[in-house]
Amino acid sequence: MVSALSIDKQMELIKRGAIEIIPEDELRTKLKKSQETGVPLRLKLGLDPTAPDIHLGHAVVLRKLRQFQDLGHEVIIIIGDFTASIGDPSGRSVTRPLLTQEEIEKNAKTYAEQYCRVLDAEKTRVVFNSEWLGKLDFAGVIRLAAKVTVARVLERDDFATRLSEGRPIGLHEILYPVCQAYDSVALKSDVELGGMDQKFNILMGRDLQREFGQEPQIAIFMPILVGLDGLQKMSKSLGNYVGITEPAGEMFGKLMSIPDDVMPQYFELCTNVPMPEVREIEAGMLSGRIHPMDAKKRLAREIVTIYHSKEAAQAAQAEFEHVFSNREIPTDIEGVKVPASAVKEGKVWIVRLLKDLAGFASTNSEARRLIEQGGVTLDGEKITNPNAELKLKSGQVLRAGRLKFGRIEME
RNA sequence: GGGGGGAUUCCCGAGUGGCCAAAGGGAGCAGACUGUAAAUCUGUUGCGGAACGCUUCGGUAGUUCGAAUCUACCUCCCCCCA
Repeated sequence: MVSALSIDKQMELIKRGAIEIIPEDELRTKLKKSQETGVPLRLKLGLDPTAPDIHLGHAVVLRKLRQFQDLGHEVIIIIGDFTASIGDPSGRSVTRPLLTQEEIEKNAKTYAEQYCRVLDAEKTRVVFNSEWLGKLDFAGVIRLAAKVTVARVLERDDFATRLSEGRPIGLHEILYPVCQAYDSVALKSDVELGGMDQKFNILMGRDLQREFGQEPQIAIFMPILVGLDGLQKMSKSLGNYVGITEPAGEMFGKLMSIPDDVMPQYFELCTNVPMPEVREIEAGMLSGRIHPMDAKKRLAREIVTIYHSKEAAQAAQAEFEHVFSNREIPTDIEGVKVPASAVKEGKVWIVRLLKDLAGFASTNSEARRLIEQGGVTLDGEKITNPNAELKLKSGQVLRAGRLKFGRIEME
């Protein structure tokens, strides 16, 4: 059911967080037409079939898609199994591992489990682009290639750079954007979303659609979310990410660790807090009316609520305050099983306890270091001697550093 | 095809025969401070039940009392010329 909300209101929602909409007036027209005819728009999103672990950065685009779904539109996710086998133009130094069809399908399934947390499964369809790209024969490829001029492809920034620097450009790489553009033709998509790095490919889709006599798609570009470090983009490999399937407590804690100045960005891109309110929080922090920590707690709560629940968010906050603000022991701590075999003459060597039994250190040296630096306590009492042999009792709380807690369980 | 330069601990990078488990920085970890963080300061960062010993400097084989450092071969990377 396509939303009856006024087009102005819809546009306002859609524009939130978006860097650029090309062209904006065409989007209005499409929305209007959709509203009049009751035919939902088709949104397209291309994904790599590499091992997926969706984080808040990916969610920025997914959440935008979700907005469209809430307005009654339809989302098609394209798993780029075919294009992945060709190789991305930017993958010059790193050879992309070729995935088997089996792996691709497995990854696609994992995706599905994750994006369901953001998207409306009822209004989401998943397709593989080998479905149509794999069917093209050589003549078909040539005919397709004929629709695009070399000059047009070479406009693309990274190609232009490489050409001028004398670095090679494979012929197949020139075809890559054409493949992606053809996806739009095959699906007759109305809107394609992506990051700014996708600008060329998405706009190419418009050209190709026009060539095929279709109404060109609208391009919506979303910003890249900055990671928890506040400097680099959020990515799994940099370790500065929050996965959307992470436990509430984990999420809350990670979000509390972002630098103050990225809060407005997170509010805008990762929460549903209305923009006027976001501006107000921002102004409040500047004038000192609102404490940055309170704002951050609000932010963390909002985000946890989206992926878990309001209750979980509140519990996560309470736990956070308990552990960090009040410096108390977490309510839920893992047990550290101490088997009888580890006990000698009624005692356990502290290094052994940390490394083998609790897993708080991966080597003896690391365990010793922790002890020598005063990071280890048992029931609040600091242990400073790495050679200490301890008499343990069930229920005692072992702590290593700021975050690692364990409750002793004698067996 | 020809010529030149590289490969060092998590990363970058110093080290050109013993004083090297290897400077310095980044990052991590621990402690202090704090508003969770950031910033700052201090310590720490191969392994081992550890004032001693063991294993590291692309790989292999040598030279030497002694090698990250010298030699030979191999592997990989980068640059220039064609």
